[in-house]
Amino acid sequence: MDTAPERLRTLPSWLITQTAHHAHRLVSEGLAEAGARGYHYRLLAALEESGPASQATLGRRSAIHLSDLVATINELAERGLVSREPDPADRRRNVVTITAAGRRQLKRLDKEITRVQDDLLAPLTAAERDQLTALLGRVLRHHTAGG
Amino acid sequence: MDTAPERLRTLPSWLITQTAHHAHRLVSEGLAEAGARGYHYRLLAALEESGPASQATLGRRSAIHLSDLVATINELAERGLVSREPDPADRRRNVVTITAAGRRQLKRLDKEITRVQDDLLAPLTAAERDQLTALLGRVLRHHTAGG
DNA sequence: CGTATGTCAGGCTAACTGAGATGT
DNA sequence: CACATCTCAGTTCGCCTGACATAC
Repeated sequence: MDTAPERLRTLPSWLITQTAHHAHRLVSEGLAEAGARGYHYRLLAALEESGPASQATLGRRSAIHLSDLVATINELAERGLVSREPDPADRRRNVVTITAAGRRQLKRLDKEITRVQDDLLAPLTAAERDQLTALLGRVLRHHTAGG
Repeated sequence: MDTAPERLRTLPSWLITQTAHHAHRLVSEGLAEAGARGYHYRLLAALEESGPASQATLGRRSAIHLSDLVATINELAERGLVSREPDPADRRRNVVTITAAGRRQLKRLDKEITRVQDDLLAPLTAAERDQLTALLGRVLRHHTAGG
């Protein structure tokens, strides 16, 4: 079907971006089952792992831009999954906290995400999945850390 | 800097999409040096490898949506890199052909793309790059072919 | 004063959807 | 008639920029 041009077939950048596209699609569909999307998962995960925080701190911890964070928190707050309250110690800040409902939602999302990994990597053995994870991890670290 | 939530650090879908983001950025920058973007490269490559074709056929061969193809061909035609002419045998169709200038441009883009792979995979040895390519290739084929 | 924080408006690439006009 | 082809308008997601008011 998709007979991509020959020179792309073994081109790493092509393989990575195309595979990412499938990964993104599967993840989005999985999260959508629970009425969520990527930013929701990332934000809830950051909140549960490191506790309540200001939006600026959350932006750093979840790798979500501050401007997008505003909308994301709005959406989660509407559903009662997080609460946003002014910080009495620094009136510039909001303190964002995950609620009990937020934790329950996060658990559902975790399950979906785990299931999706299996679909995504279906053709690989467990050892191969580890290999792929290790290789990508090194590439990613190279581009996010030192440079 | 980007202290992503712990559960993402080894999550394949996360590693793939984040790495893809860097790949995409590097490729875009590389192609931009020659005034091109991803769709231009893919379309020129498809044309050079498989010859003149209708837009519908090209869409299948370059994995570009028909609606995006229209704009892409407009851009390439403006620059004289492809020509678009009505097919006398089937008046619904346009026959799109790569020009000599298009071939020269494609060569430049090929060089840029090759250079970029090196930046992208900098931390990996040649053997590791092959490993990564093989693993991703299998995953991608699984999701584009059978399912 | 300079800096940090939160908000809003908007742009961008790649991928996609839907509708319609034209021709086979 | 059903179907293929091309075009156009508009949407989505994630990422990003710039501007601004407020508070430290």
